[in-house]
Amino acid sequence: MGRSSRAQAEQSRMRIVDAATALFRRHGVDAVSIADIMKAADMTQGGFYKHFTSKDALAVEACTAAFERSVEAWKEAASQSTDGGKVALRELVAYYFADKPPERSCPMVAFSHNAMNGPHESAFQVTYSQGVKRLFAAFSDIARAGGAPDMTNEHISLLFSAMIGANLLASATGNESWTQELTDVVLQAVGPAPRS
Amino acid sequence: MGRSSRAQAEQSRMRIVDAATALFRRHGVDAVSIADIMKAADMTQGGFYKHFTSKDALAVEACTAAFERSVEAWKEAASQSTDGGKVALRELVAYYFADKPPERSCPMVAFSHNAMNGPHESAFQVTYSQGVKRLFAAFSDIARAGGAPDMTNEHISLLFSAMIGANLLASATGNESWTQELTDVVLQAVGPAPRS
DNA sequence: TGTACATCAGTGAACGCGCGTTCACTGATGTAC
DNA sequence: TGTACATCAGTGAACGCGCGTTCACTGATGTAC
Repeated sequence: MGRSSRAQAEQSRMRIVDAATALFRRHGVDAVSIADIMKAADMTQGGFYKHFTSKDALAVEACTAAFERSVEAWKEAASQSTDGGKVALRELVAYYFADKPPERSCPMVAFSHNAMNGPHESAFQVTYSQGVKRLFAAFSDIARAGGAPDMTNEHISLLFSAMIGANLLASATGNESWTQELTDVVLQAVGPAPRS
Repeated sequence: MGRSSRAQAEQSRMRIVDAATALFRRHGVDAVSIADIMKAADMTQGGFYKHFTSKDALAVEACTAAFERSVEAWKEAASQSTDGGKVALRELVAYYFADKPPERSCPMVAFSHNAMNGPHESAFQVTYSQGVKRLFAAFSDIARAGGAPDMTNEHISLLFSAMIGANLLASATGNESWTQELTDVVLQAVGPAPRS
């Protein structure tokens, strides 16, 4: 096999980013090798460096992609409710806690380890921070849409933190049954269950 | 140097666990090598396997130790307040968010990565889960001491999740200034600032 | 209590493996004329 | 449009490094008599 066309190369690059994003969210960045990623993208590992200067550079792009998709998924989930505000927020929180394939797991949790440990203010950490900011903004927007008066900044921040904390603990303990209480409480805090 | 006495060996073992606990909390389990740990414990790396069957076995013990110390530190922090209940809880949350040396960082956050990724229901994950349970129990006990009537189970769970979520995000973003809002809100939710 | 021997904590070097990265090579694609 | 050449996406093997683990060895400690 010889040189690929520009269009094919661009597609290859996208396949690599997609595969990496899914694998990183599933297993964590460190547990996934370049060979794993390239295999998932239907290529051999040597070709990797034709597209990225290092694994770290790919991690930055994959992190960006994961957060982008999460923002979109959140907006999509919230739009399930025709009413705005608190009802839409409940829809979002329910989606957040719903069983999803592991390659869709929360990027704030999945990438936290690498953001926390790597060097301070590294490109990766900056990217991660931007992602968190964007998700928080989406959360706030959804909560305030429709003008729910009891949705103060403080209440929104508290719910956001609680949602992520509950998810972290549930995931890390392997979804032990008692952690369901933590996630249920966040759901209840955001409003009563909608009648079917 | 030849064989050490039983007492010396026991001390060596403790030094290894202590060093590992501190280093793991600071940098994460994966970023710390056996050689690093043994150097910190004033020994050479070969001696490690006279005390532990594997790095993983040590990780389990270090995880246990980290949670034990956290539970004690929480009780200690809460006892700063002579009043019980909500005031003591505020003291605890303030301690939790206070700047602490990285080797004292929250074990729920520091070990979450290894609990989440390793094999399901591994010894490590089970240990981690027990630790989280114990810290949650300590949190609940402190919150309910003195019989604060507005401290429902739901409220306690929500505050607990929020505390950990806010800490995770603040730590992972490198304590970016805007994350202070998240931690501040949790503090405020647990009661007004005590007058000096 | 003293002596002879077995034990085993700790040493320092080596092994083996996986992973990130590099490299020589291939041949279709892109470009210059 | 056709031709000659340069480019470079992708291959597959190899390199180099760090890390978990093993191993032969040492000599003080523990034990049996």
